[in-house]
Amino acid sequence: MRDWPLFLRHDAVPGRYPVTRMRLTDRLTDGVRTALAKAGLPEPDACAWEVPRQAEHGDYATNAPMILARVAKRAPRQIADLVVKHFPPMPEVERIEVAGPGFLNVFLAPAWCAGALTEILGEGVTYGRGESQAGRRIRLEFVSANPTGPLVIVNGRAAAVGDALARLLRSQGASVATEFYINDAGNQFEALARSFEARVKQEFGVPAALPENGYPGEYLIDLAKTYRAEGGGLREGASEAERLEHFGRYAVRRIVEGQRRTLREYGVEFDVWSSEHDVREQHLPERVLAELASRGLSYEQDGALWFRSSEHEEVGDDKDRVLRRSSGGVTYFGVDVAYHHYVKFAGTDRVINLLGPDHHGYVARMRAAMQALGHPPEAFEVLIVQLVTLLRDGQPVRMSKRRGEFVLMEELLEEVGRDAARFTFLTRRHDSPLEFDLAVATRQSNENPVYYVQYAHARIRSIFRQAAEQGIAVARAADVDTSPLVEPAELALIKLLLQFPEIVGGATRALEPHRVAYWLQELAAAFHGWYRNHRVIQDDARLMQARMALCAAVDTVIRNGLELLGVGAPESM
RNA sequence: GCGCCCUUAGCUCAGGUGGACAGAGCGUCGGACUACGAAUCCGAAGGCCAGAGGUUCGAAUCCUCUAGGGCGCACCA
Repeated sequence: MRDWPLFLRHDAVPGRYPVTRMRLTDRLTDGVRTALAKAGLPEPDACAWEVPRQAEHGDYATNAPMILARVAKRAPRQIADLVVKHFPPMPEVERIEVAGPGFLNVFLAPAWCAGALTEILGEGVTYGRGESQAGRRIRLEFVSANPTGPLVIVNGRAAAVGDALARLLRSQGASVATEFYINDAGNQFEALARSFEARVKQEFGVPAALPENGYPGEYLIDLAKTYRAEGGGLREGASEAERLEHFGRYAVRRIVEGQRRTLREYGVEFDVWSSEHDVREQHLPERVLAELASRGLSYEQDGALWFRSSEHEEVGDDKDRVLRRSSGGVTYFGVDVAYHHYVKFAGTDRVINLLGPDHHGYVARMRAAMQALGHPPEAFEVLIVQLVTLLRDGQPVRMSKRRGEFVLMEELLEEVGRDAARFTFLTRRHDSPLEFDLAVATRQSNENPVYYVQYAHARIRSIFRQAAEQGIAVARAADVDTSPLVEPAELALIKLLLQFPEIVGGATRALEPHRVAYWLQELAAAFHGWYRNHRVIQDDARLMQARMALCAAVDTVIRNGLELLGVGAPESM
């Protein structure tokens, strides 16, 4: 088990990207600030911009005057009028209007929008990156499935969400270490060891029954065959403890190897594979128990050691929790506290754990422990990834490893495909339960939203292939005259492209990758609609080059967006 | 019993820290290719945002209660 590093140097993980471009909304906020200052009004600490649903309300709108009304003791519309009056001229803005109860509606200048294409193309793969997380070191744990069987469909959801979060955070400058924690100790480990030993005996023709709480899945039968084929024996002379250790370690190693392989096929690689067994071996639990005791955060009762969890009512735990059992063993909780305190928080600004809904009762005591040990409350975050209800032709498929009936991630990959599976998981909020009908997803795979987005990319690549076949030279981005782009549909498309950094930034801030997935569908729709009515390759060379630049920019954003989700962008489909 | 999450179109789901007439995909119905990919596009139907109160200039969004659903409440992990 020594092949998994417990510690990882954060500087080994790439993640910082230089970004010089200033966000459009930051520029607009500056304008509002300047105007307010000139009018002698107080400035807001922030200014929320939204993209109005209706075109008449402009390209961006803010309710800042209404927010300021109370502090400034002026009517919202009066404030808004003053902002409009003093708003400094800037190339981005064509005009700014007051509307409704005191909204400020900003209309972007078409010529500036068209010109921004050059900038987007110049940024290329870095377009969408930001600096909001620059310099932050983040430890992100997800999946962490028990090493008692192959990965199932919920693990696929957690993997998709966790991997996308890592990509998002890195895109905003964070240094992220992704981690898979292996629960290779305790009762479940013992149950696995006993189950596997029974299967090995059966393989050798020795009658043996599975233990009460054993794992009946067929994978252990297969594993027993492999074990024997590799020359493994029954170990009859060894003590029970030695046998359990031997069979348990073997099973865990092979099962984790399988999980790792599946995740790799899914496109998810972890920076750290850590092991509960290792944490125990390094005596970290004893250390943290001593530290808690010396700070008066624990007490002995009924032969066990308890953490004063209930003294942290603000985090919502209602009772104290056992750290060390009266039988002497440290609980999973005790080990986890030690691991978080000494390892996860070492040189880390922020620890994020993705857990299943069955662990949500666990969150409060961990939060209390982290707080007690002096970690800032906001530095420890837990996201609950809700369950996947799996259907096959409308019939629920029960998922229980113990009963041996479940749908494997490998099957999901084979039936639905990597891109479609990941995208589907990412079109739901992670904290909302998801219904996934395998039969439907497979049968209607051509109508899956992921293909809609990928198709836009493939179409654009096709246009450029066509152009190449016709011997048309594509101008360099910096040399393209974008002024011929005046059609409403193409300006709308460009304005959408300008939103991309905001969307990525917002998705990162909220830890909600699904926002990117939804937005990409919107962008693809705008492109398909425009494409239908506007010819790219044509005799008017100036217009053609401008439109090719537009296509290239759309393509750049789609590829960057899919990349953030870990979804591929095929040249042709 | 206590606590947490959820309830939006026929179905599956979006709706930044409350904002200006509620959105998408699928499904249904009706249209569109002798030019760059029809895995596409255009249009229609479909909603008392579970229900009732409250806060607010303004509520799907915040608060309270009710009904329905999920999960958690171990010296398991």
